[in-house]
Amino acid sequence: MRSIDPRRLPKHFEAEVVEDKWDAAWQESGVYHYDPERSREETFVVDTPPPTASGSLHIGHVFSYSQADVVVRYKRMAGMNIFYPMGWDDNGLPTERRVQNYFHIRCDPNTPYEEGMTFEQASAKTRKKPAQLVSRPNFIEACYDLIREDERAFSETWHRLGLSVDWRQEYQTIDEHCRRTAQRSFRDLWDKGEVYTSDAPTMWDVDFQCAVAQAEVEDKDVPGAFHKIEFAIEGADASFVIATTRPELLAACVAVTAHPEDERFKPYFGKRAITPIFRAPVPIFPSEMADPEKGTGILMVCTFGDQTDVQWWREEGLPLRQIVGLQGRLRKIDFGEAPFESLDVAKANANYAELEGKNIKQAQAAIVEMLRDPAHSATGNGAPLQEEPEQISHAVKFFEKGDRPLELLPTRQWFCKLLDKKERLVAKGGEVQWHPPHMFARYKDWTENLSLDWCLSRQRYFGVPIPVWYPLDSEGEPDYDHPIVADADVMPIDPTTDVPPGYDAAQRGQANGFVGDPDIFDTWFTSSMTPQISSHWGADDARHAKLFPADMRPQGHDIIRTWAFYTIAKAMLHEDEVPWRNALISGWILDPDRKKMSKSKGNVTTPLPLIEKYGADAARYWAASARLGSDTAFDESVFKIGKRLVTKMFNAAKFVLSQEGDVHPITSELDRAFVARLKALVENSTENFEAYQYAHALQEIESFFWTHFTDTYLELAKVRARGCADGATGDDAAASGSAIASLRLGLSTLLRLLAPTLPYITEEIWSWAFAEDFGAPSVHGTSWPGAADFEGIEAPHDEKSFETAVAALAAINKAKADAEVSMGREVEALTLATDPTTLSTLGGVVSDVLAAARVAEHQLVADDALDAGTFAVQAIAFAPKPEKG
RNA sequence: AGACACGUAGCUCAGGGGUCUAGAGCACCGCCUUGACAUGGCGGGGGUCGGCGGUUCAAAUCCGCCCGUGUCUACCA
Repeated sequence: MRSIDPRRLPKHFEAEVVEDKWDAAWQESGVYHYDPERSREETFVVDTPPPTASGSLHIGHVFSYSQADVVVRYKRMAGMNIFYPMGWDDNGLPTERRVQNYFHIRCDPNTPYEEGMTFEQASAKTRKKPAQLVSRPNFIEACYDLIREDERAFSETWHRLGLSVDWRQEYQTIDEHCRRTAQRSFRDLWDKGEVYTSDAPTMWDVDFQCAVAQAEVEDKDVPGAFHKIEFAIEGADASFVIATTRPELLAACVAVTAHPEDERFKPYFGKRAITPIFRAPVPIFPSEMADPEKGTGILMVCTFGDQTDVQWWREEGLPLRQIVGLQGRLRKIDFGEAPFESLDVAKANANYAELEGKNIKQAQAAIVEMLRDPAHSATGNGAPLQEEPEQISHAVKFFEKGDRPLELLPTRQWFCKLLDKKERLVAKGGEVQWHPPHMFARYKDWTENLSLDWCLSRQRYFGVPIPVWYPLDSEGEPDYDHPIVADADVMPIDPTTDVPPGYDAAQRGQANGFVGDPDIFDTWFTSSMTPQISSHWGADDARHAKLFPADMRPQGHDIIRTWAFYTIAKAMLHEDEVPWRNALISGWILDPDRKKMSKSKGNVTTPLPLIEKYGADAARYWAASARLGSDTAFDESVFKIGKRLVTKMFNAAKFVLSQEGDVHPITSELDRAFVARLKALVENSTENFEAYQYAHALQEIESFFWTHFTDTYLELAKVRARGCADGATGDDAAASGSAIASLRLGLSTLLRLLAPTLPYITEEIWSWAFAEDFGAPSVHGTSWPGAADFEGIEAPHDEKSFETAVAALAAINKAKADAEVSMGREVEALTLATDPTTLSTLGGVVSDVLAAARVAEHQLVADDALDAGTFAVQAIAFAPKPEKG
């Protein structure tokens, strides 16, 4: 048994020094390394969220990553072979935006590549000038440069926090391996017939010039107005008034519809309506989807105002009148040519000329003015605009990172089929164990309400290229119906530089040659493959079999509809599997006013200052105090409590491990009673950890540490433990040895129970003596406490011994507090009363109580009037206060 | 508009049919420098567990309705 000399330890626990020391030691010893030789059954695979490296690091990251690490560390101690990788999600729009701002550059695919081009952070001065245009490859190089720095910052924080990651498994979603995995995924989906290209109305962000998927769309309530506009009816002396929030789309009107049972409009079905201003004849048809209660009950169908317009356009075979361009401005059109019709072409063109080139907002203002002009009426009844527009607030779809509403524009995009398998997707999600279980409802709601296939292509630069070329016909036009999809064994490829089989480079862009698809994948297309990226799917079958599906996916609830959903979809599409067996959904950190932290609100808390102030263990303590799934208001005082716990452990350990004595079995009644409690705690904690209830486990362990260990057992056993050092012999030496052994068992057990949450302080203390005693150099590599630790220790004679000793000591302490003397004050004479049953229990532990309370003479009295288990100090006489010095 | 979660001390949170006469920490009050620890210890005050009803011998806990907060999904003429 190794004991320590407390004088050789620092007075206080120095977190920063210890954190550096142990982080380096852990990397050196490889205690976090995955062992590919061990079986699947013994292996626990974590599908770690790859943080968006270009995003700002905030306290929410520390929160959720620490929670995952606590579970991982438990599993490791429980004997599992941990596979715990770390990745960086660096491809995609967030990185592009950050690079654009940081260097003040813009990507221009038409600019030629410049070898060896370097960039510096833009100054305020250069920012005033227009952004520098750089070639696509130069832009991509700039992206790589910046993400390296961002990833280093994250990595340093992860090390500081003590995440037990196997850094040999690090990846970037833009690296060659991930590009290959994503492209292979595409190839597999192509072979299975699950992806297709189509030129169809798609949600389009006019600022980012990019297609957007349903998952990236956010509804925002914005002010708008109902405009009531009068239409004429061809060949009839009648008219009707439609209501629209988008009068600027009048030139794109292709039909008018109302409910089939609506008596007001029944006579008009089958006739044609004439639009004001442009005098375009459009069909009037009935539709169940029209709501007679809404607006005026009759509405114009445009290409395209919303998703319902798309549906009517498809079902009714309406013409496409595209007036909004990709930049969000009204295009040049000609009413003389199909599909634009007008009964008065000259007038229509003259009117449209006033709108052409305007953006949506400007066009709306302009057309409203035109609608006020009686000359533009389709009927001759006066101004087409009926009454003043009615101001309303309505939900409008925005790209989550966008500033202007999305437009539905026909563009060619790649899609993955999802709508035909919603039920299967829900069922697959149901096979995952969600923690907490109600998070499955989020997934289910989202999946059941899917209304669009997954749009995979993005008109961006920094991402995984879509591995596709198109043959060019004799006119030099791409044949989109016969794409050339790259073979899996040549991936990753870039179709803008690589050449498809059967062609040579000179044929690029030539008639009868080929052209590469310029687009990249939606970032989620790659990050939905994180389990397969780590398992080396398609590249190493044996490894894949051992690492897929993963056991645990930790993530936030905000990305259930994206990351969780797409990952489940991919695993199902590729191998009809779940991607992981357990999903641990962490909550959000809200600011103290319970508002979501966000950069724009300026209420983001950065983690490093907190870690420096309280220590990494305290930061982890804070994270581990919160249950899965529940949003938590940020409260710095929890860090303080964590730090206090760490300090207390340091001091308690110093005391326990500095007690010297021979090795003795645990025999004294109080010690046995304490061990019985400890054993129950271990069983309880194990159950909690197995159920991923780390917060509950921590709470019980911490509470035990204070109320059963340091505040009570340690105080009660202290004097007896020191017996050996004070020269005790015989039975006294044995009793002393029993106390020392029991204190050490208590400490070593509590250290192991707290090691997942507080890796630094526990490792530091473990290294003082237990590393040698247990033959385990790291507490994180030792085994989780269990029955073996308590073997051969007998149960206490009386199961109430422990609480009785504690209650007796507390009663004496209270008497001291009431008398306003110190707890250390000696008691010359004490009369202590309790009920007869408790009195007999007290017999087994009374010597420890009297020693702890420093009682010289005592008398014990049975009193039936007292409630069971309570003590009353009937008389107490204190020794004189010792002279100072 | 539907779904889910939450509502417990001034604050942050546990507890989720008898073990609760409702807990912890922070904050507050009083006292104590004792040989692990003043980055401490001992003691204390503080809550009709959102409201109303029901089930039960027994409800903070289960059920129903309502109110409030948050999130998700939907609505988008």
